[in-house]
Amino acid sequence: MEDYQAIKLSRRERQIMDIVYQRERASVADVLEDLPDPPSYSTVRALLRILEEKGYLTHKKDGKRYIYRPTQPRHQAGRFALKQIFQTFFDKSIEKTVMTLVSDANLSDEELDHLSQLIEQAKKGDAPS
Amino acid sequence: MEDYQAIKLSRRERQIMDIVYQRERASVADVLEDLPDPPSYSTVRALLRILEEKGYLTHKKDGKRYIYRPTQPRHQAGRFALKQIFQTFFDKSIEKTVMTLVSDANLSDEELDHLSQLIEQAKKGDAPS
DNA sequence: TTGTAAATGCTAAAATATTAGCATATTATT
DNA sequence: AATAATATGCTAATATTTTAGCATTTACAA
Repeated sequence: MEDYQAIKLSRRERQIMDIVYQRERASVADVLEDLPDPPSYSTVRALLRILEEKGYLTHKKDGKRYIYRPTQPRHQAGRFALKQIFQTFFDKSIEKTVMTLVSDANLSDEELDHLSQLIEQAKKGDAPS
Repeated sequence: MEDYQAIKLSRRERQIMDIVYQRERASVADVLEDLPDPPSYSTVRALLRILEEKGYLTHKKDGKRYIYRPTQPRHQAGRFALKQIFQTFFDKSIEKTVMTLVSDANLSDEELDHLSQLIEQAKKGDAPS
């Protein structure tokens, strides 16, 4: 199991991975557009190449330009990232993490209903720990 | 509002901030103990000093050694970190984020009840978006 | 109070990350 | 088919991060 946030990524590499995950796929220009304190086009290309070498991204050609995508599926990467968060900030408690999310979110009634249903399912379905 | 994960932190700086947040407070030896690919004691001290210069940590003396703590409260830093996560991986949807957490968590019945209560409160209390 | 163990202060070397420039290739247009 | 616009390939300089060493201080114990 590979975590893309792997402790190994440098600052720019992280920024770029976040952008690509957010967009699902991105050209050099896309990434450049979203980068804070944007460097040159060349620079972005170099970083993308490095991330591809390291195995975090792949690209395919679209016309004359490259489109990059993460190798690890978004949902999986998200789960790893969440794990990291609740371990670091919420005493490893998923419950506390959810509490914080729900408290801060100001969710709509509809969304809250969805969550209620999900929780009911969890109560019935899975074996409780 | 300052995000400690600020895009500005280097790789080691991030690792150290995570450790200090997880422990709430930490000595040099504590940090060294938790660091992957641990460098020398000197190195850790240097990083801690830098993080303090940048304003992310403070220290106080405890006997002859320094104890470091984050300047930004843990809960607040956690909220920022969560925001970053659901923006990047869950289409900016808190609902999707919570769904993932709850689905993966295998929570106990007791924990699920807590969450149900929280959601009920949210339904009544706050103005829905 | 003197010695010792264990901490910090400061500085500089080494490694890595970040950056950009120039050459070349590709696509679309006239 | 020639040209222009817009990509990528490759390389090297610069900046930052990461590292560790040596000097000094501090706390405690003999």
